[in-house]
Amino acid sequence: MVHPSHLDQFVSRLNQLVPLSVDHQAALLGLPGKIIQVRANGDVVAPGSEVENAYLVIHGLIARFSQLRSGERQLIVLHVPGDMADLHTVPVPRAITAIEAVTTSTLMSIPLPAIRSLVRERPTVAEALWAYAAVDAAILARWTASVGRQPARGRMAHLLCELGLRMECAGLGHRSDFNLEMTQAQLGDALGLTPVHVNRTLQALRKEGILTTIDRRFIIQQWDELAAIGEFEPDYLVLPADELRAA
Amino acid sequence: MVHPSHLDQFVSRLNQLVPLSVDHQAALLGLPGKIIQVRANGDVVAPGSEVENAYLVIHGLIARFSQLRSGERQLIVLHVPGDMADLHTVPVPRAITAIEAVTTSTLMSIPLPAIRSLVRERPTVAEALWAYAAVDAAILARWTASVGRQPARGRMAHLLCELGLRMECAGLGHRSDFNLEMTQAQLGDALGLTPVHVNRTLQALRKEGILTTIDRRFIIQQWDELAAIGEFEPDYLVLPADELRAA
DNA sequence: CGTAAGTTTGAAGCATCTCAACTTCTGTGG
DNA sequence: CCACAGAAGTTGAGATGCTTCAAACTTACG
Repeated sequence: MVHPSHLDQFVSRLNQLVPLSVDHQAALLGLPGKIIQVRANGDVVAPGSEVENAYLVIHGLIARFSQLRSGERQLIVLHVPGDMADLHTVPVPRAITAIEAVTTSTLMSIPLPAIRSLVRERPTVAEALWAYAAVDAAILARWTASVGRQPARGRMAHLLCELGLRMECAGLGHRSDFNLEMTQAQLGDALGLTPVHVNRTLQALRKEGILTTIDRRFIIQQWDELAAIGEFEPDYLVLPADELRAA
Repeated sequence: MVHPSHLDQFVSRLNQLVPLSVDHQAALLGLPGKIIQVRANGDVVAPGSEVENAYLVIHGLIARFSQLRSGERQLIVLHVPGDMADLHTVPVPRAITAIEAVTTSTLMSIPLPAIRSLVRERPTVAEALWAYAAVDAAILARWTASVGRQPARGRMAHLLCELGLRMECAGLGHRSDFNLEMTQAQLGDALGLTPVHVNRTLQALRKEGILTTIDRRFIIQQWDELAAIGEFEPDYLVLPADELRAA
């Protein structure tokens, strides 16, 4: 029975979505799991493999993606520390998309049978996990709108606002000052752009004084401006009011 | 207590995903609901409104979409008859995206409290509904990859393959011969393209003899070819093997 | 018979891609 | 301590896929 503080973080996020009794919370914290390390660009769940686990991100950055024949990839969801990945396989045991580590990451791998028996005994916990998965779907929905209808600049702005805020909520820096350990090529995979155009888009934002980067640390100098460019409206993240307010 | 045959269809879909006892099925079929009509382009759920219902499509076509400042819209999911829309609001009571009728549609509106009390009493039903929502999310994930990384031709091909197959499974024609009651502008909203380019893309497919349209009836003359162009691999729809095989 | 909604066509513009080179940085073996 | 290789970032020039704008055509409908 592993018990990292990131599981606490996940449980308190669930509790935000659906209030959970102390007993339910304890049951979640008692979930068994193995700590695993995955190197940058390594598979967490290989494409087409059987799914046996959900994954709690403890450190690093992992992504679900789908790959096309041309070899191009599209990131579907990015998971930051404190996030649980592949929860949707609890009710549907099929690996629909692969999961890869974006950076070298530490994960807690939680066997699905343990989660299944938990949700069968505790309907409220099931509801909370379903709610969590629904927010993931809402993030994906917004991402789709971004990729489909916003130009490169807006897409980049939206992604940075969303990740900044999510990292802040995860206790990893501030929404306008955070480390995003992704190469420009990986950003391109997330945004549906070529690395070259990612580069030029970032340069334009830097030139306008909207943000600065030092290595992979993003410092957003004009958050409101960036949010306006990206048409970022964080409702879809279903965050508690106090976390949104904090400038 | 309304009891249209489309509710049967929905319940048997749930039963495919998670086997349900006769008693559970009866409870689902006993869900209360009101039949409503929505005209083409009318709101089912207005942007930002309170959510009170899930919606079973009985006739027509409805879509979740998100709208950007420019007025452009991106369709997120299309729902064909037999589909249940907005199930994700069962655990998360927030209207994250609006829902509109693409064509004049008949829906059964099911109050969320009825669904909630059902899932609280019957964990297996909850699991089935969660599984259903997870498949919706998988469809969205594939859609995102399409919009992000495929050119217009591939996007169009993928959409037509997916909708053809889904309509066939819903008993509405054949995967290579179905009515898709959408204007080219609406197709553009789904694909992230302008109406003009939708037109030219369809023309190209027609010229190559891959498909024909008569009004809004799509006749796919070369299904395999179209699937190859769209890189369509229907695993993500989680359909039973026999429905996939049927040519 | 006139209007509106949808489809089709043409021509010009631009956002993004492609390809290829060059730079910078980092880690590694000689 | 230097030389080198590999990975990431940057730059330039040309190609292209999609958009924009504007107009014609078609069909359905009051």
